[in-house]
Amino acid sequence: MNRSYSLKRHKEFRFTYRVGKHTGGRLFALVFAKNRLRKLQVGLSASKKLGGSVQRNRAKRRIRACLHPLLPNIRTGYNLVVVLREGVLTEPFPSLMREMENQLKRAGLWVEKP
RNA sequence: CGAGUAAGCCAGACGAUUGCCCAGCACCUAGUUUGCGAUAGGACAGGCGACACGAAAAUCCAUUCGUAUCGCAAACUAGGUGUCGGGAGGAAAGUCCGAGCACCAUAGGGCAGAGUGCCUGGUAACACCAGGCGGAGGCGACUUUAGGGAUAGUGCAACAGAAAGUUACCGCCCAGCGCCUAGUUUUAUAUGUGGGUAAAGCGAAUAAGCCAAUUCGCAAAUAAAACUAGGUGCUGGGUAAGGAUGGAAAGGCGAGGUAAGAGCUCACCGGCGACAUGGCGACUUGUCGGCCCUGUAAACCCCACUCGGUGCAAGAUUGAAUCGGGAGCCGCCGCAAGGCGACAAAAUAGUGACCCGCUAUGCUCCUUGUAAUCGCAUGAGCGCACUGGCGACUUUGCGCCCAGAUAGAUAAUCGUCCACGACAGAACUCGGCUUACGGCUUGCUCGCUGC
RNA sequence: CGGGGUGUGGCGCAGUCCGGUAGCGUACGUGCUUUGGGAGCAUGGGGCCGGAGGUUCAAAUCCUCUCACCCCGA
Repeated sequence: MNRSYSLKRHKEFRFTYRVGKHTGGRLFALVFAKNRLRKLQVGLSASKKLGGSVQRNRAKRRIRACLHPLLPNIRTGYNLVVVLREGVLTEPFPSLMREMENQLKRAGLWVEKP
């Protein structure tokens, strides 16, 4: 997952939260909104509730790792913000993948590809 | 073996798959810059045609220079692909000190403010470090210490207590006066009231039987005066031994001394001062002196020394960019229309805490916009050896390049092993301090047991 | 990343500069008042001053460390 696919500015986050739709879950929540670009932009949000900077960085790394193999299946032209909850730190990785797939399908961002 | 104490070291390892950031190299694409070449030749003259434009220039051209276009080459920048290399800490943390660096300010003065605080040294500097001095703790190894000045001044010391530093409430002692009690002496009065008895205090004398009377002596009583002793009250004085309190009570303790007492005198101890001794110094040791002066300066303060402010969101470059647009107000010039914005005054803002001062400027409101690159990784750098030093540290030599992101990179998953992984994630950079925390090793001390 | 501030009864705040008694409003309990409630009046309880260490005879207050929360900065 290249850097150019990431949401950067505070403005872009604010746009996504204001316009977007939400799906919730035990481990994380998705917020997504259509953008004018052709590509997908992803932002990760980890609050201080998760712990210190070590815990926050670790949570974001795990989510990036589980998002990476799913990238070809995600509809392009959207801003996607993943809000992390505390379970991300302790959940086993395969169930993290399943949860991500389910939420993407519920959000309607899932595209079946061979 | 246990308890303790000091110092040092490590910060899971290996493999597989999928990925992230930076730098180098190679190739491709795009852009910029530079260099080279090309963008017509020739005419007596003129014309025609030709010539990308302009200048040197005065017919055209050639030539040269500049610009433009095209081609080639090189360099740089950006993107992509491939390959190779590197990729969090001992605290990266807290932001408590000290610096570098950057901008602002920096004529000078006044008055403040902040910090440090035993000595000597180390360092770029420090509130850090080392070695010592004095104090404190520990059986010890050892640890710890904001540790100048309280005779420069001011304040405070609640409650309690007589009193919190020139004080006298009680007590103790002395003197005077008053009262009370006891004793002694003197004087005066009275000892036929009741009972009892021959007899009226007792005895003696005048004196003879009794009584009375007189005198003397004795006994006891009352009153007055004087003296002595004791008690008590008041007044005046002496005293700092003792006194319920308090964190702290006027150097401690003993002896002498005194009316009672007191460093009033003396011995010892402690403190202070002077002198001498040793030491660079903090200080140590000794002698002498007078005899003491409470505590608190992490209370104000005094003394000595140090200190400009703000911080990489500093700041620089590019960019329309301390922007631009609109409305209102103020001032100045002008007869006015209109123009201008102090280089009058006033005002405002910025300034180095503040003031004198200095500098700058029209002011207020609304709207819009606020990006990229650099700073940014060779540094008071790290490692090894060596020189000097008890040590902190340092001299010299050799070697090394060791994160540089910008919503923020070191990972995810699986397997094997072991000690089963604690605290914890760079954000301009260093030197310290403090706080959090897993494991290992070594030296030393004390105790117990065995040989 | 840098700078600054605040923690005191259940709640909102004084007191901290300049050290000795912790107070105010509201809430709570009891009584009075009222037919009853509210309001009002009287009265009472409730706090080791965020935590640890130090200075001091004595600390909410002074100093150091630490924890939590809040604010500001192109």
